[in-house]
Amino acid sequence: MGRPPDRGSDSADRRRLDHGLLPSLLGYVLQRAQTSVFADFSATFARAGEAVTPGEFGLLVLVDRNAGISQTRLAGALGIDRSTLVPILDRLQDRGLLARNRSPTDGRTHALALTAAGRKALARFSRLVRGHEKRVASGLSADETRTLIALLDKVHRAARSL
Amino acid sequence: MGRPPDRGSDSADRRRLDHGLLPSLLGYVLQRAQTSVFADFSATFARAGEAVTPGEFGLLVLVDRNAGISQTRLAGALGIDRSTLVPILDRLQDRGLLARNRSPTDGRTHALALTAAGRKALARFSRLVRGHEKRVASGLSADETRTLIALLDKVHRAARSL
DNA sequence: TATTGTTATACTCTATAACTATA
DNA sequence: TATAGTTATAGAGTATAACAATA
Repeated sequence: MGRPPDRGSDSADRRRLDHGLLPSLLGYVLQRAQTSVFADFSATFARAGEAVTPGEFGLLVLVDRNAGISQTRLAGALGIDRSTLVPILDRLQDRGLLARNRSPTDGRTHALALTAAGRKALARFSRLVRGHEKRVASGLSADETRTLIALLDKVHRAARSL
Repeated sequence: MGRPPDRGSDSADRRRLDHGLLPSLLGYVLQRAQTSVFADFSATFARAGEAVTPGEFGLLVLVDRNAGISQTRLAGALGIDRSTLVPILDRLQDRGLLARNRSPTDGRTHALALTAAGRKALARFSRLVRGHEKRVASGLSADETRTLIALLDKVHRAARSL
């Protein structure tokens, strides 16, 4: 007796799906790679007991390297609306990582900066990110990694100017 | 007179930002490339008067190639929770592109399928996607495109198994 | 008048937990 | 009991429109 060796249609139904043309589409493979890389980013930080998203990490790096930047300019660099940035900064500020200082030259703008705690946290985060990078690039040679980054940059530039 | 040729610090402040280590991080360049590719996808469809997201297109392809698939299995293939899928299918169904048919073998599951209108729409969408792909890959040679897709697939597989 | 940051509002994507119908 | 689909709910990310303070 027993089920046929090629597998019956049990409830879980583990048969491979037909993905059609999707695996040949740049947008699709891009998104798939990105999702798994972000998942490892999250797992890396969760294991270390830190709660930071890739977006928050990028924001912290930008503010660290461009102290005094305004919210509107930072939003522009991140490619989001300035109203979208407000609750994100609120959270980082509530966590004591970032300060909205008054600009000495323009009463309308905030001069963003990391706090001392923010700089210490960013150093910690950067160490975690280095390990994460090593892991996600572990399937590639150093040469392949360079090639991949260069090609992605080309795509970015080409697609941006459409 | 006029402003100094190297640009003063006017309100918009167009000086290049310092991106620190970000451009050397796989996750960052991945996300940047993906954002610009998705932007061209949206622009392509908007120009043609169609309203479809990359996610909806992928879902339609999957249902087209795997007619009769259940919601739970489709959610698994998309990497989302089955409850997340419900409003997405609602919209596609409201637009007349997709049907939730009764399964003849299991009263609990829906056998998903494209409607005739859905198949016609998908053919239209696929034509648009072909043009979109050509455009976003226009900065790369055919060889580079193949290499990029292969490397992204490697990253996906490596990162998935961490 | 124009710009900056903010708020109010809305929509999408995402998840968890609990419900219902079926198995 | 277990599974499929659904609902209720909540959080994050996104945007637009309008407002107060400042330029």
